[in-house]
Amino acid sequence: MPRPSNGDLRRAILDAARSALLEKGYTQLSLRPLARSVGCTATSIYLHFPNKDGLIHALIDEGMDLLHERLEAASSGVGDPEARVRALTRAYLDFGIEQSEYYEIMFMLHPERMERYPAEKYRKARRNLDLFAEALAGLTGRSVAELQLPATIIWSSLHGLVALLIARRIDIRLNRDALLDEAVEQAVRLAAGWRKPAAGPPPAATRPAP
Amino acid sequence: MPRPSNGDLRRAILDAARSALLEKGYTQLSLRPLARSVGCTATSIYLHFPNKDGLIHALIDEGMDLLHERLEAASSGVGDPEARVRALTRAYLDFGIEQSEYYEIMFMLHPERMERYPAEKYRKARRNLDLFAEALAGLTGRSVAELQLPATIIWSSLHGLVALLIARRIDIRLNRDALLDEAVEQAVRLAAGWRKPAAGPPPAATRPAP
Amino acid sequence: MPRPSNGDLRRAILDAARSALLEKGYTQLSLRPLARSVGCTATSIYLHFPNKDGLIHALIDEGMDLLHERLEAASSGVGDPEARVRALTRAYLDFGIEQSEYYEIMFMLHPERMERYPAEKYRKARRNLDLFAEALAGLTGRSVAELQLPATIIWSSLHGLVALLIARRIDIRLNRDALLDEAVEQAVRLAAGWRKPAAGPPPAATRPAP
Amino acid sequence: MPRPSNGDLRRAILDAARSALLEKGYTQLSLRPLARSVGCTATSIYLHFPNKDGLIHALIDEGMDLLHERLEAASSGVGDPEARVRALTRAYLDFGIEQSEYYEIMFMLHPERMERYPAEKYRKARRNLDLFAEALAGLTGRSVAELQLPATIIWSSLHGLVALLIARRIDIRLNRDALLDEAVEQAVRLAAGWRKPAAGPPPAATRPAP
DNA sequence: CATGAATGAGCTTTCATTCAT
DNA sequence: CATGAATGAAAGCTCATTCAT
Repeated sequence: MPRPSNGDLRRAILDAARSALLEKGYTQLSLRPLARSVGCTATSIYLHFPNKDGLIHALIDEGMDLLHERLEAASSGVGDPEARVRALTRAYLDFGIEQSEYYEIMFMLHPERMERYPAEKYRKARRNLDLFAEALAGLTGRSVAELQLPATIIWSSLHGLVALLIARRIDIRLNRDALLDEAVEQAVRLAAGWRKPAAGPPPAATRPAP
Repeated sequence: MPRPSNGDLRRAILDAARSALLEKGYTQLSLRPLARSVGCTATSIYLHFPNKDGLIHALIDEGMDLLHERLEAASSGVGDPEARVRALTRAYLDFGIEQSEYYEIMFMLHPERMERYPAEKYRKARRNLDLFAEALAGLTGRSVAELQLPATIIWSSLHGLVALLIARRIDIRLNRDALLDEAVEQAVRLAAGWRKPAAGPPPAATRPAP
Repeated sequence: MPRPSNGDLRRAILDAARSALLEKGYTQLSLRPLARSVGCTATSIYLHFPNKDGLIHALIDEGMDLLHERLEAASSGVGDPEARVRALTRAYLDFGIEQSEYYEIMFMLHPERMERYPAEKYRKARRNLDLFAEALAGLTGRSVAELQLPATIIWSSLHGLVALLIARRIDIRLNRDALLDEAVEQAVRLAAGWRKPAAGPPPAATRPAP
Repeated sequence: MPRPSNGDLRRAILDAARSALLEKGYTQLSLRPLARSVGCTATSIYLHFPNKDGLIHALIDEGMDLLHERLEAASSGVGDPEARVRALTRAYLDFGIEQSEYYEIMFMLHPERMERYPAEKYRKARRNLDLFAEALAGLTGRSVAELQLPATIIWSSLHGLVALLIARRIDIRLNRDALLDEAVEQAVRLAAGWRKPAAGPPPAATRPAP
């Protein structure tokens, strides 16, 4: 995969780094092989990024933006509240599987292992959580503020599936599509469980069944 | 932290490695600082483990056994099926949080990045999944065989929460205890959703509600 | 011995390695002391050679070329067949003694102990053997093809002397010049022994005297 | 090859070291693998030898004795002077090929690379050279004293062949037996060349042919 | 915008050797 | 006679990074 001669070297480096990251992981990604794979010298990388971490940060940024786009695109036109939640969860899982290179550096890296990481960047992740909270609000009739915890619960259940798939910890004999379908439906059921009670038993979220 | 002069060096190495792994990760864990922290030389590590990977494998083994003990201890005496599932999920989350050093090595390391990993060792992880499937069987009246997928769904939702907590990706303003309580209850609700229908609507596992 | 600041570092490394090899041998030659002796860091060596073996290979190459030059220079202008053989043998011995650093790397290192050795390089050694075979052809009236074995015999007898001298196994009370003179003359006599018989006894090469 | 339980550990170590030396060479021979191959611990080696070099020295001693036995056995009963020289050379080559493990440490190791080597031990090698000189004396009618140089010439030509064979520098397409036969006959011819002239042309050793 | 040369710190691993038992 | 535990030194090699050009 030779570097596009007239093209954007920064872009090429980012792309190569992204796929190398998936194979090697953050700490095993090294700049010289990376540079070789993209057809430039290691030194050139420093012309486009302050250092190795800066390169990763740029990728995380990109990934966060990409995920946001995907989630918005998937849910924007959907009117029905439940369908909206379903669309969001499905889009999240799809992103995690298709863009696992991004996903891993975005959500599976320890912040304390990346020195000099600007914590500010993680706030971009909040935007994505908010999309879930807003969809939940539409479905449950509750405020976004009081749905932070439920949204986190749903997000983490989706994250768990993606993370185990990426780490290859899921029994390969399970049908992956069935697994994803089921995960989506259960997430939707979970979401519906937080509906504001018109009349009837309070949802588990507020009070466990006696 | 001077080496316990009379003690078991192997034990001390394992303990030091476990906590070092949590803050450094696998590839950044290096043997010389590790040895220094435990009060021996790097060479001594090779008297007790064949190499760096062997050290990690020993930790994974220990962790798997420890988790199994915890899960069994938590659920063994519990008769009520729902309470049993609740106890299991709670024990799993507790393990992940209290023993996050073990947890990360066990479930958050990429197998392909650890060369020479004996695939056989991953089978120990299966035992733990089986505990969930068995508890589900008690609750739902289904066979363990047909509950592999639901058990995986529940496991992955628990894993997601633990993983995000360990990676410090959860908003710290959320009440952690409430989060865990909620996660447990939702897992139990999920589990109950797979109950074999006596008469009535088919469970979500086989066909989503229309 | 500070590094020649303006000069060719690669050249300096090769030179230092060549003499270090003579006193240390291949396996005891280590890169850090080598680098220190040449005034650079060990890492710098890897800028000029792929690895330790690559460095040695470069030396072997050089040595083979140098020997070839010497042999050709010594024999090129010599018309008389016997004088030609004499010049070749003398030049070979001289090379072995004067360039014993090269000689040892070229002929006294076990190939199986140098991993990753490109077998192709050994073909350069053949060129030198061919020079002997050709000179023998001129002297004996035989074809180069049927002189491979005699050429090898002569070569190995010269090699034996050089090797023992380098390894300091020859009694130091022997007059070295007399030894060399004698070796040359005996080699020439050997060579003459393979002369094609015009009429008379068959040469020893084809059938030992009864 | 497990260690003979009741047997001589020292003997087992020597045997294992001898064959390991051929594969690995002196500097790459390491004591722990050696100990493992013989079924004892590395520490045990130090009970029988002062250190690694001491082990090698013992082997060299053994080898020198063995070669001496072989040469004496081969030549002792032979009356005819020429046949005696032939038997000696043949025995030398055979030893070098069959006992190449011994041969290499005896003659192909640099003394200065083996620290603490007692130079005194090399004198054993002289005994073997003397056997050649004595046989030459029988053949040529000269004194042993004036045959030191010719004996060295013959020895070195034999050594050259053995050394190149051990180092695998000889073209494998050459017939090895023919090569050895030829080497023996040429050595005999060389030897005969030093015959004291009854009447006739002076031998090459004292004056080259005009 | 890009490079080649260079560096110092660091890595995992192996070595010969010692010592208390 | 033999061991297991331990060590300090050193090995080859790779790393992210810098600097003059």
